[in-house]
Amino acid sequence: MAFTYAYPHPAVATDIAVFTLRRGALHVLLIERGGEPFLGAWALPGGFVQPEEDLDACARRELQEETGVEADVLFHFANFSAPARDPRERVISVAYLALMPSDELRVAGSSDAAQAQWFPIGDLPPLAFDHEEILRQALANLGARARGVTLLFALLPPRFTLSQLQAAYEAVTGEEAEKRNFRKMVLGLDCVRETDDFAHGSHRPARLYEAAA
Amino acid sequence: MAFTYAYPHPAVATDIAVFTLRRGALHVLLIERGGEPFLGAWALPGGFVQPEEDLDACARRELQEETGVEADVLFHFANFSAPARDPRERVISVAYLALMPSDELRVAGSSDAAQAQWFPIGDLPPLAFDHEEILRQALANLGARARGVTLLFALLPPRFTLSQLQAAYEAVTGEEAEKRNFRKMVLGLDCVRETDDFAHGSHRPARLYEAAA
DNA sequence: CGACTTAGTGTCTGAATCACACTTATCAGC
DNA sequence: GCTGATAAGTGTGATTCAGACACTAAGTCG
Repeated sequence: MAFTYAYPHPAVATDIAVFTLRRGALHVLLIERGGEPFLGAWALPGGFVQPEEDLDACARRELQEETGVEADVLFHFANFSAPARDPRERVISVAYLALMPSDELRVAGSSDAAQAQWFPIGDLPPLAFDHEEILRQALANLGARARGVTLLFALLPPRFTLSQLQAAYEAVTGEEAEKRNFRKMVLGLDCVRETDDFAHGSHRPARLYEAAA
Repeated sequence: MAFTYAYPHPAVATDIAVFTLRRGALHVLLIERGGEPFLGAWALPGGFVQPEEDLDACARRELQEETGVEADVLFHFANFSAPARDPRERVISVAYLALMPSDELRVAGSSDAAQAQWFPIGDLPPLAFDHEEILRQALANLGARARGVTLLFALLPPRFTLSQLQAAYEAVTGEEAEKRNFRKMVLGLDCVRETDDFAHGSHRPARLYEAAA
């Protein structure tokens, strides 16, 4: 089957930088490419937009198909449109940033992706296409937005301790926070509600909070 | 000439919301469409991306071709990708926000645009396609970014008074500012440098400033 | 039951923000 | 050339916010 147009049309794809926290460290989800070009190289999950879906739906679908995960938070942050960024044909990449809680770690491969795997952001393999640049910008964007705190909820389970939230904040922004000031800031933002339950670890139990409103 | 692909490709266009200040009020540049669909309706300037240019270049070129203006500041802020947003075929719109000083007001029509004209944002005609939604989001985005002040330089001539800067701030954010606090804030930001010249109006002359560094 | 570890709280200090009123320089009109 | 109107420009005190600081509380583990 062939599709013909009077003027040249670019291909349009979404690429998704999915982040999670594992053992306190920020990780990104990569796939090993199962086809040319860059066969065998690691890349961000993503793929071409279908005629009947918008770009958000495309990002969600590709993520599900290639890695088996569904992100709570998923939003567009930049486009990449250099004419020769893909050697096959002209492909405009619509880049998405996604976040998910650390316990949903079941990842699966597919026909396009030989395998999917979490990598700590400090220890990445070389990436296909211009995906290193996309990832760099995704990290910068995430760091800037994390200051608002509410985005971080997407990296944590539905109920979390303030210490967990602070650890997420520090992992994402790269800056250390003072415990008391951080708690004051978060509680003053009115973005969490305390529950009556506590997390029991190996020491004093910590009160569990959940996202407010 | 025809272009054939194995899979359907969307058309990709840029649409540009260009803002300026005229007599203290924020205006947006619209064109009257010279072709179907929406012949005769007002719309944001924009057009299809060419094979050899990236999206930024496309936005600059379309703006120049359709309205004769060149923007100092031009950046992407959102995509619009509903499958049926254009009745002709599937068109993904990459939306740009642009700013220019109020004195560059020479605007011209072209083959695609019967005419180009500035409209105050409080008094807009109905717009073609989903351009009302695009414009709404552009205004929200501009308002949020204007708080950093530096963007506003693009709406003013190279040298400007602090009163002009404050008026621009108020026009764009919609919030009033206290004169002394605004001046303290701007000077504390180290983003302007004072010159030795003054603007002479009908009252006490005001010192002229220019963008720093 | 004692030692260890993490959770959790109160206060002081300096910085930034906000609200407020007066003086200065020019132009226009008489 | 004096007067009045208008916008430019400046200083200060009150309040609020951010940051540094040290201790007590409640569990677990040996």
